[in-house]
Amino acid sequence: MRLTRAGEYGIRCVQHLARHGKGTLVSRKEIAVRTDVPPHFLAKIAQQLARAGIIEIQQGANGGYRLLRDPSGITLLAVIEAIIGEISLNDCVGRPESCHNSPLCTVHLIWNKANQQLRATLQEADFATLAKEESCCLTPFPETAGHKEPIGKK
Amino acid sequence: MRLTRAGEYGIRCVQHLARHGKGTLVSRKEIAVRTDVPPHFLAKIAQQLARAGIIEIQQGANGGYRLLRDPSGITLLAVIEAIIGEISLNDCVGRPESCHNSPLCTVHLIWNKANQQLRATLQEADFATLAKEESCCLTPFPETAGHKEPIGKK
DNA sequence: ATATATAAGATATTTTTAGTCTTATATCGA
DNA sequence: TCGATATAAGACTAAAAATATCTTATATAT
Repeated sequence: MRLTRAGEYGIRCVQHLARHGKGTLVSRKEIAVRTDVPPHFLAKIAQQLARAGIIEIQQGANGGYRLLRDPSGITLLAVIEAIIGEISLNDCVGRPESCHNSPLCTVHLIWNKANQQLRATLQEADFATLAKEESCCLTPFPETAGHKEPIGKK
Repeated sequence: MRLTRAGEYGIRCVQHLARHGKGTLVSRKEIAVRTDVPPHFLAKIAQQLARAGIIEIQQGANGGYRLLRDPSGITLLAVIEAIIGEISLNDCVGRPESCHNSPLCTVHLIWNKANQQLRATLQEADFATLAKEESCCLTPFPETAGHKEPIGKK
């Protein structure tokens, strides 16, 4: 009952890009270092974000990632679900056919309600807001040159 | 981001007991068959429910499990958290020290809110209500003698 | 052309989940 | 009191998912 690390990493990635604003190209390496995400893992996450239309990937020398939309138009929910798929708190929410009585089941109704509530809350949060304030796991921005300590893990 | 099967099984177990009411002894075997849970797995889950003060285990011949409280006093949240521990949707919710800036972090605030909402919703649901209506994964009650088909899986 | 950067998928490792097995203990009833 | 039956408790195994890395290929700037 917990977000995967990949989901968390996706949020950090978009958060970092959002601080640069829509359209600015940022290298994978910079993002990886600044958000404390393993570079190759970030690559996989970025591909999912790209498929979801949230970022664009530029290959080649001086390549990197850029936001396709304005940060205010990107929600926490969109980023999370781009990575882990649609949220479903219990199996019966995502696959009603897994239970044989699902539309009548009282427990099922609770899960549906909780699931809907959760998704709504995550949808209300946009990255214009999320990016500008202090954050747990990103180094300060604009860049404070030359500091080297590890970022936000343990 | 999904309830474990152990959690789901715990709900089914309490649900079945709730239909018998507080204090009625029901054998592990009956519960296992009626809720489609592997008997040895149910034993482990029952121990967790017992530690949480939700059920009582009676050993020996003709042993089994019984509810210690009235079904109306048992919430979905209590049962789930007895099995999987306190719900925390993201690592930073359960272990704020895992991030170095957690009280100021905007993302953290969202997670806290979502987490609290989810727990509140699950706390509103009591087993007096949950047990009496139709359910996905339990055979009908009172017992319809002699039917043998598998129960509620796939 | 070459150096640099990401793409894409194969592979490996670790952790968690799920389930089973074994030995011990408790209780009923003959 | 003894044997049958039921659960306790924890060790053990298997399967699945999460996490991370590696390798080969491709794209782009200079």
